[in-house]
Amino acid sequence: MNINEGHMPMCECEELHCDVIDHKREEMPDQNTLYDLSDFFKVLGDSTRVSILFAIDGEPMCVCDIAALLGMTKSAVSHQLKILRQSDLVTYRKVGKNVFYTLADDHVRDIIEKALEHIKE
Amino acid sequence: MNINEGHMPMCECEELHCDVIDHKREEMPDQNTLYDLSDFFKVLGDSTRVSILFAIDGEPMCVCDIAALLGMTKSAVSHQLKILRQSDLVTYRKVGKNVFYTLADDHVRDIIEKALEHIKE
DNA sequence: ACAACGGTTGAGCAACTGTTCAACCGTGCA
DNA sequence: TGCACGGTTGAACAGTTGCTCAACCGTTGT
Repeated sequence: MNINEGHMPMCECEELHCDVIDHKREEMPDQNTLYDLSDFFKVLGDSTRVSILFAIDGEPMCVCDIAALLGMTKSAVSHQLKILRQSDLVTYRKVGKNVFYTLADDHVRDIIEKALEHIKE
Repeated sequence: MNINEGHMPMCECEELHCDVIDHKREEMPDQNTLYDLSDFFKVLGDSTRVSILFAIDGEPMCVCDIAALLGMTKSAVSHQLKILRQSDLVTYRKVGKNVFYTLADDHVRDIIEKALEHIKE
């Protein structure tokens, strides 16, 4: 994926609406923003990770309990929690041998809520 | 991924907080909803598709112009447009030899806007 | 009718993703 | 101190994904 700078069409078409293309190009977010945005959605684009986010919403949960709730191994859950951590979607608190995870902020909850409304048409 | 019905922990842990798990299980959306939700985010989790959505926001664009704008082939763009069509995120209008695509509804714009706010911290 | 063009589609391939498995680390308890 | 447990990690493997390429369809203009 590469936003085409200048006026050179990579497309083999003959009659391009160059004015439209130029106008759109100015309004498009820069490429890094587009990558960050899609990376953010990519993290939410897995049912395991979405399930984890619902699970740890409100009351924090330890890895073991999340695994039991979702019917998965601790390892699989931990791998996904790592991705959620790296995306700053969750925070954790160590208590003895346990690690309790919870949502990092309300922003994510809002977005998921809006998406839920959408898929229910 | 399988939401574990009943009380049987798939996790090999000894001391589960069963009360917490049971409580969370009741509050979790059903599995189909979780799949639909993650499938929705999966569609947004690709920089090409997000770029297309920004491009066709407002003024509709034909496939050729989108391809030129993004510096991609018509084929690649068309493949992604198919996914966006199947997810009801875009609509199209045929005009002669051209097919003009635009956003299906404002819901998606809102979600992307909220996500943009989030990644900018 | 024919050729040219915009757009779609399916197969194929390389890159990526999520789970499993085994090994490992750190804390708490005997 | 040593062991058991909660949790993390890396390698490996299967499944998925996005692009390319070539073939195809429908519309337009000659």
